Amino acid sequence: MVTLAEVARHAGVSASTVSYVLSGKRSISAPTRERVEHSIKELGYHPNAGARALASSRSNIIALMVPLRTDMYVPVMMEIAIAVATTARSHGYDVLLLTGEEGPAAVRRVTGSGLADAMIVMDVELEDERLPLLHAARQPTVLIGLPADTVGLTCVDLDFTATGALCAEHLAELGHREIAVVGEAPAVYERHTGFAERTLEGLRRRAGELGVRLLHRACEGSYESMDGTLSRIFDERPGTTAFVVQNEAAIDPLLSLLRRQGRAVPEDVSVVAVCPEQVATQASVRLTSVAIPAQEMGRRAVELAVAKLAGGAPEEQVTLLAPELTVRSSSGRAPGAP
Amino acid sequence: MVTLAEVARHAGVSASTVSYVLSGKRSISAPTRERVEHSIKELGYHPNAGARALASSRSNIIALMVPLRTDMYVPVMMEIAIAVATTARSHGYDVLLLTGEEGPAAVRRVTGSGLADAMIVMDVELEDERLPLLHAARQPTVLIGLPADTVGLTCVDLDFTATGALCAEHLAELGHREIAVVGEAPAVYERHTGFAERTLEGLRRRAGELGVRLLHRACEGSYESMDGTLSRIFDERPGTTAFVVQNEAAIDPLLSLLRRQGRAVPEDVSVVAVCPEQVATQASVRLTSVAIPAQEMGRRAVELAVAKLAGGAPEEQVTLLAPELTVRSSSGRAPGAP
DNA sequence: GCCGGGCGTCGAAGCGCTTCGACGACTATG
DNA sequence: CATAGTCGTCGAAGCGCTTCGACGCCCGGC
Repeated sequence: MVTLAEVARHAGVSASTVSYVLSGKRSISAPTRERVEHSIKELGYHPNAGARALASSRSNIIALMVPLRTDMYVPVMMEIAIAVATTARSHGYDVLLLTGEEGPAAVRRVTGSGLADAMIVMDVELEDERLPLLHAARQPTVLIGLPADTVGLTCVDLDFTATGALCAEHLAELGHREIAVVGEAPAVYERHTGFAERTLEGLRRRAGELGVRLLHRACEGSYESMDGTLSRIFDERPGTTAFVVQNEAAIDPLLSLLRRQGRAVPEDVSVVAVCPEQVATQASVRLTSVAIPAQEMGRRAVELAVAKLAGGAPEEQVTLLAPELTVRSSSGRAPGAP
Repeated sequence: MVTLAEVARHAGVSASTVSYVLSGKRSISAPTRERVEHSIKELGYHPNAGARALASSRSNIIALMVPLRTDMYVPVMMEIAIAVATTARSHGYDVLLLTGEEGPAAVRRVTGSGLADAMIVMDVELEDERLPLLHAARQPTVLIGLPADTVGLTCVDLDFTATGALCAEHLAELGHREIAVVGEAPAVYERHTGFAERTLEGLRRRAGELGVRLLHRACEGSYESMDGTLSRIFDERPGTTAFVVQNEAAIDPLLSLLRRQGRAVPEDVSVVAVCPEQVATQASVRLTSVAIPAQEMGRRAVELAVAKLAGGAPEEQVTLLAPELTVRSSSGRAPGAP
């Protein structure tokens, strides 16, 4: 274990000089710097993280809280997590992975121990029990997702309301008058994770404005559940000609079951999905979809956190990413439409 | 920021006493302990992670290196990552998330800086470039996956060779004589990640022993690719009556395309998958499958790492988890079989 | 009644780094 | 030519914790 002192001795300078070479916080003459850098390389020196954290009260670590559940939108989460890790590294930070399991206790532990300099919290619920603690902590925090009350918080999320509206518009333009929304699993609504509700709200409002009828049904991501949901939808609204799906796991079952029922996509029914690009392009039909910009969300979250750490960011800031609808092969003019 | 010294003053004891109360490394009388614990609670004290790491040269952090690619077996990885995080917490460790992006440099950085006490590496390639560094590091390391040479390494993995053999046996018993293997994407084989090859090897060997013909084709997880693969398989071996799939993303396309071609599962063709339980039970047909025990792998990896840290584990230890085949509704007797 | 040995507690010495003030050696300025 | 300012470097003081040796104290044994 090479220490800074050994590097200093090897280079014939004092410890503080080595430190300043490393941090660049004071000017160092070129020859000295080179000598020090050479010694560092030659000895294979790596600063000790603990000592550095203790002395500077900065750990250069960003904590990321991911939900414990592995049953939902996993690819999205993973993509966010990886984007967070990658972006954090590019800013000189490492990422500490916390699971929701510990709940608020994890927040307390991390902020209390100085383990991390900032915190990124995923899967925020509308009335999240971690919020009060996050408020109290002097640690910069960024939420991915939107709680009910965003006062004093920094949040990043896809603008799901606009997403819903966008889907409604697209389908209305194509002449559809009866749209069915296949939502997330009931559990998602029960947890009040916000995004599902917001999509629905956007859909409802815009559909209302455009005179389109909307039917919403929650749905698990299995074939059985999709089968039931589908029957109920067509029983209740036989004139349904379009679907909006927000549950990744439900997409394949939906397409598959529609096909089995002899309903062609997009000739008989149109389908618009809210899902990651990859899912949309790899489904059995190339799906018209609004992408969930997971990478972008992760990246933004880190950048906001870093900005807050540098003191250059406003206290409160809600970043809603504008949705983009990509037309592919699953949506077309409504059957009876002109 | 409450410090240990303040707790000590508040409780009327010395700092070392508080430290010993916290660590339990020396006996403390009950009244003193209670007084200290009470002060800790009252002041809301949390030990500073950096100071602790510096003084004890233990960070209580386990580093987890996950592959950067988000294109493959993502749910499995996520499940492993979460199991690692959860298990680590239950042993008093936090988890640092590293992406493969930095490659060997990340290993050097983490081991050099004392950021983590141990390291868990996922997605190990047969001739992984990180291996020499991991060997050199005095940090305990556990690999999830099997490199070509395991000398001196601790590894955890599903026994994919046995998995392949198990699939072959199951299908042979049902009377199938021609089996097609739908493998991972070509990129997986190019990276030499081992597990795909090992499954194939197990399949080949056992199939050979049982007199069953085997055809292997790599396949991307898309419908187009699956479509092509399927045609080529039936062109080459029209008598194929069974499939083994190891690519999660290929499962839905496979089932869907078979159905479209009018081949019933399991009446005309049987399908056996190697995938997480959840995928097997949520597909359009409940799949006979060998589960990938992601949680178990994550848990084991952490436990091995912790054991190594405690000094109670052998240097070299390869843990191969025995595969279990669960018969569901996608496999049945071969059409012509007695 | 005296001595050896636990047991419980304390003081002090670091762990390796950052950072602040100080200080010598220059350069620019009037 | 004296003086103020700048630049590059150093020394020392911690950051908050762990841990080792030391030191009373009280107990039991003879």
